[in-house]
Amino acid sequence: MRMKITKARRLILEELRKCRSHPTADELFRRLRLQLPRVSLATIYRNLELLERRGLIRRLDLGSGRRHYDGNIADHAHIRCIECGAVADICSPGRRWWHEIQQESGYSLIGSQIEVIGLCPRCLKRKKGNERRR
Amino acid sequence: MRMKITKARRLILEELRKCRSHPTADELFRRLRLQLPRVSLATIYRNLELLERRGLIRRLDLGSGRRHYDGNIADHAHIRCIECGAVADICSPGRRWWHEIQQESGYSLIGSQIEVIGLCPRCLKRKKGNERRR
DNA sequence: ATAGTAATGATAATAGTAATCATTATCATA
DNA sequence: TATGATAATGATTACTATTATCATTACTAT
Repeated sequence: MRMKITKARRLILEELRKCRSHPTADELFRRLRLQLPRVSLATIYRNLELLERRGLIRRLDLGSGRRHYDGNIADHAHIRCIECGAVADICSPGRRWWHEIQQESGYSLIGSQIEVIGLCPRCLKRKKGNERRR
Repeated sequence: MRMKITKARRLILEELRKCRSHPTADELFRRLRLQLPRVSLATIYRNLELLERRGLIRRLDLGSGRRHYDGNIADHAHIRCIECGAVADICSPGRRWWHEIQQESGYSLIGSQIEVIGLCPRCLKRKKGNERRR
């Protein structure tokens, strides 16, 4: 089964590759409508699923209730601020750790989804300010 | 605000601590009904949220569409088989990695959610068998 | 034992994602 | 370039996990 290169498909992939944020299906829908006004939300979902299965994009199941998508398929992890929701890229724990897991678990590894949670520098600053004011 | 020790709350925590699987809200609901037949699914959800905020359990946002809960709050990660869905515990990448992230990102780290995806030994064996047969 | 309040059960509401289906667009081949 | 097979689409509905609501009940400090 070959994958046809349709307008929606191409635009979704382009958008995910160029934007460094990690948009949700709905965010992509709103952006795509500017260039493709008649596009349906269903098309967004279907293409995201297909592109993910083809390994062209990554799906992030963060704790926000809706899925995020990432056009950067290089090995990396994410850090999310629990205050403002900002998501940034970070380096992954490295190949040595993967090797250890493979040895210990007996699994054959395919990928990883790593999310570290914390407070971003800005929120951290704001919180400290508030504490001092008490 | 103090947390009252109710039957449902105690049973949920006990169940999560003793079972090494990572049940969903609905699975917990079905198990709890055996001991507490009049319990409501809403109670399960409310208590899971509370226990998570108190740091007594962990919420896992895996890619399955529904949340899993983990009574083991020690620092560890998870490995999931994409064939059969089995979830096992693995060791985390270690403190050195955390330290690196903290330095690089400027974030103040709170926790991490790490999921590695692969094929479990059994599914791996089965797949290899199928290939040989072709 | 009681008063104050958090927790509960039952249910409805919400929201994100998936399924359906008739129509349209893509692309290998002629 | 025209054509035919079929994958993809838009519009809509269905599904499912989770959250909100509200009257009633259970817990606990006193």
